[in-house]
Amino acid sequence: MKQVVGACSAPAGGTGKSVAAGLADPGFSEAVIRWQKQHGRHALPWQNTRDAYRIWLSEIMLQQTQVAAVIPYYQRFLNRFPDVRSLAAAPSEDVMSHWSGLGYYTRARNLHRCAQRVVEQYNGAFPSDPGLLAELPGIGRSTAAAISAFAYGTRAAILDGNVKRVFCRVFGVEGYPGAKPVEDLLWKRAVALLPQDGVESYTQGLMDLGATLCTRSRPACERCPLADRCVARATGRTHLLPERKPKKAVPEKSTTMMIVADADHVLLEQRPDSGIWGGLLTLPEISVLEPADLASGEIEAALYTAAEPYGIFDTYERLQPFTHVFTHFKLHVLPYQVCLTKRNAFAGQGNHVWYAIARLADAPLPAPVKKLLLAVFREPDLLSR
DNA sequence: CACTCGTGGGA
DNA sequence: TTCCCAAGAGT
Repeated sequence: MKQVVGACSAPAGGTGKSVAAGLADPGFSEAVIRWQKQHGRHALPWQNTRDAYRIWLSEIMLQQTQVAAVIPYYQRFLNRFPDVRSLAAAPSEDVMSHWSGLGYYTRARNLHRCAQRVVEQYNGAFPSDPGLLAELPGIGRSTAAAISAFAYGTRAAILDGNVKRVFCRVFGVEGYPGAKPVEDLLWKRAVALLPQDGVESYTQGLMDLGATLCTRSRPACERCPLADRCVARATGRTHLLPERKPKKAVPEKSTTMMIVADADHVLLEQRPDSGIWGGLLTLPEISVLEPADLASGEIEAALYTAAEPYGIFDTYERLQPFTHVFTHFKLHVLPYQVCLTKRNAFAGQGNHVWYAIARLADAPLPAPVKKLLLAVFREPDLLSR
C-alpha cells in the first residue's frame, strides 16, 4: 500500500540505474521527505535561504557541534561577516575571536582560508559541484554534499553522525560506524538511497530524523516514518545500534621497582612534574628483571649495580608482582627488596631522597606504591590513611 | 587509517 | 562522578 507522494513517482524515461542498485529503495526517501515536510525543522537560522555562504558557514560550525551551541555563534558571526568577501578580508584575529568558545579551532582557520580561496578562485561564488567544494579547506565529502544540496539542489549524499545512526538502525548495520569498512558500506547506502528529486527535503529530513527522533538514547520510534522498515526496531536492538566506539586495547608495560632500605630509611625518587605520577615520590625503577628469563646470579648482579651507589649491599628478595591499571595503560610491577647494612649519606643527589620509613604514611606516594610499601614494612599507620 | 582536535550536555 | 559523543576534517 504505497502512497505516491509529490514528484517522487517512478521515472518514465531514465532509470537512474546505479552500481548499488541492489540497495536502492524509493520508498525510503519518499517516507523521509514526506515526514520532513510535515514534522521536520524549518526555522533554523540557516534555513530558508539559498545563500551558499550562509549555508557553508552553518555546516562548518555544525561539524561535531550541536545546533543549540551553534546558533548564538552563527548570529554573531554573520552579523560581523555578512558575506564571503568581508570574511576573506578580515584579519585572522577577528575571525578567531568570533569563533572563540566553539572549539576545534582549525575549523576557524580553514574557514578563513576557504573564504579567501572562494574570493580569489571563484570570484566570491561557491561552486555547486560537490567535488570542487570538497577541495576547499575544511570541506569534506559530507559537508560538500550538504552545501551543494541545500544551496543548489545538487543530488549528493551526506553521511554525518545523524545519518549513520539512522542507517545503522534502519538497516541493522553492525560494527562501529566510524570504522573504515562500516563507513564505506554506509556511504554506499547513502548514495543508493538518494531520491531523484527533493534532495533538499530529503537531506534535511535525514538530519532532522537523527536529531529529533532517532536519537542516541530513547528514540521516539512510535513517531518515526521509518519504524515499519527498521531492523533495529523489529529486533529490539535500537539501544544496541549503532555500536559504540570500541575501547582501544590498553597498552601493557612492565617495570621493576626496587625497595632499597636499611633499618629505618627507604630510597625514593621524585618524579618529573609532567607525565605519570607527576611530582610524586616513587620507588627507583630499573630495567625489567624477569626471573623466568634470568639466572638468579644475573638478577643479584643487576640489583647490586643499581643499589651499590646508595649503600652497602646486604641481601635481596623478590616480592610478589602486581598489576596496576591506569585509564590508558596497564602496568605490571616486579618489586624487589634490597637490604643495606649501611646507607650512604649522599647529599643533593638529584631527585633521590632517603625517606624515614616511620613517615611513609605522610609521603606523597602513588596508591600502588604506598600499598606495596605498607605490605613490606607492615606499618599499621599506613592502613588508616 | 587511527588519531587528534574543544566544548557543552545527557545518561 | 565519569563516560560518551554531537551536522567531520586533516594528518
